[in-house]
Amino acid sequence: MSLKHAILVMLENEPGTGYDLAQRFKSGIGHFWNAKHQQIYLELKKLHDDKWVEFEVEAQSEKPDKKVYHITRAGQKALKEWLRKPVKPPRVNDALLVKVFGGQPSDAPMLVAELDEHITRYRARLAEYGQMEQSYFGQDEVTRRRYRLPYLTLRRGIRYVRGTLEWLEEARALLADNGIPSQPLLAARSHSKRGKG
Amino acid sequence: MSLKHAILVMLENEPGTGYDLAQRFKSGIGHFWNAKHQQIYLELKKLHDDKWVEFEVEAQSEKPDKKVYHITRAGQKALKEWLRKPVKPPRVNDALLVKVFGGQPSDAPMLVAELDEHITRYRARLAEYGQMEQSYFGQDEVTRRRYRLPYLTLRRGIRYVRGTLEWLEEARALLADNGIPSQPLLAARSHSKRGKG
DNA sequence: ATAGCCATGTAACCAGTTACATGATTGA
DNA sequence: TCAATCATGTAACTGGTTACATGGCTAT
Repeated sequence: MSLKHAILVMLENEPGTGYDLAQRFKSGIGHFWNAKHQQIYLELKKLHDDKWVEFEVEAQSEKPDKKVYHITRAGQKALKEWLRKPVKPPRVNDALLVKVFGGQPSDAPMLVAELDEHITRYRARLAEYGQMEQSYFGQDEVTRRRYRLPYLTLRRGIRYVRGTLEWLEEARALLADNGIPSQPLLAARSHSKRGKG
Repeated sequence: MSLKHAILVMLENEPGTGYDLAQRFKSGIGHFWNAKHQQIYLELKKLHDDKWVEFEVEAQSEKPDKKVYHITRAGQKALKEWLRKPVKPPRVNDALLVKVFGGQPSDAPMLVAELDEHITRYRARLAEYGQMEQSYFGQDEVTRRRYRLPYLTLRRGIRYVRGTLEWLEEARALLADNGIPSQPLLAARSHSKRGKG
């Protein structure tokens, strides 16, 4: 299990509340590790039992009291130990691939439609990552050096999304070459707001 | 949940026992959907309760009786329905990325060592996929057309592994550029057996 | 009115892993 | 002697999701 360790890494970066961590899991680290707030609160409790984190309560009126967690010495030690033992590569369970594998030729139109959705989504994500990379390059050299490792994870994201997109387009082409008039997708323009019903 | 559907897809291809499915999950479909035999037996039981599969018992002496499962009409219908409703992209929980994200500069040597292990593993896998692609191209055109969709999943694997390797090498280079004399990995020669302890 | 932000959590459930159990046959 | 292959399964556990619960504040 490494949600524990993902949380430790985040708290090492900067102390925070459970809510706060949940937000952070929606960006940055969230691109390669997912967690919902319910699970985070449970893990924080376990981490506290292990004495790997502590918290201070910040009283608030009108809202539940904040618990601002920070990593302990013991937590840092545990993190270091975890870093030195190899992890196994993540298992992938990708339902889309199951569909493609199992689809009949007659399912092609359906699959093409679904691939298009994924293409749109991944194009948006690639644009987003591109932005992030630009803003990294906007930093001075010292800062860039400092954030070298997190930057590498962004590179991973970019490569992954790019590769995924290339495959989706390849798959689409091959499937559409079935008799479906190849109606090309709109170029990634993003931000086209649709009005509410 | 789609282990159910992954199993249906496999049984649609060809009937088989639980054991048999477990083997198939180690190759082909197994590269994008993982399952152990324990889970497979449970799902088969559920699928049977749903009447999506049936089985015939083949008595064997000296071994437990075989249950050869096949998909039912109802199962095929359920599969078709599943195909037509979009799946969400798989969540990734990649511990290696957490390490890279959270590592300190001083952890670089450790990380480089671990990256090297992954590089070796992925190179072997890329070679393996390359073989599979070659043997696909060795087929006549009719067969190739027939296995077009499964072939696409192989393409996915190739692209994924290639992209992963490129990133691993990029990451290695950037981390090793810390003061570590860059001792290059052996080229992917594979099959170098090491004698047992 | 409705949804979203902040901030915490519990409970029920679904999905997946690890360990345990049986037992003959074949090969290193 | 040890491990692997064939063939089934149960039990305990860990990991993760969905639904439910509270409650004021702000923006549409």
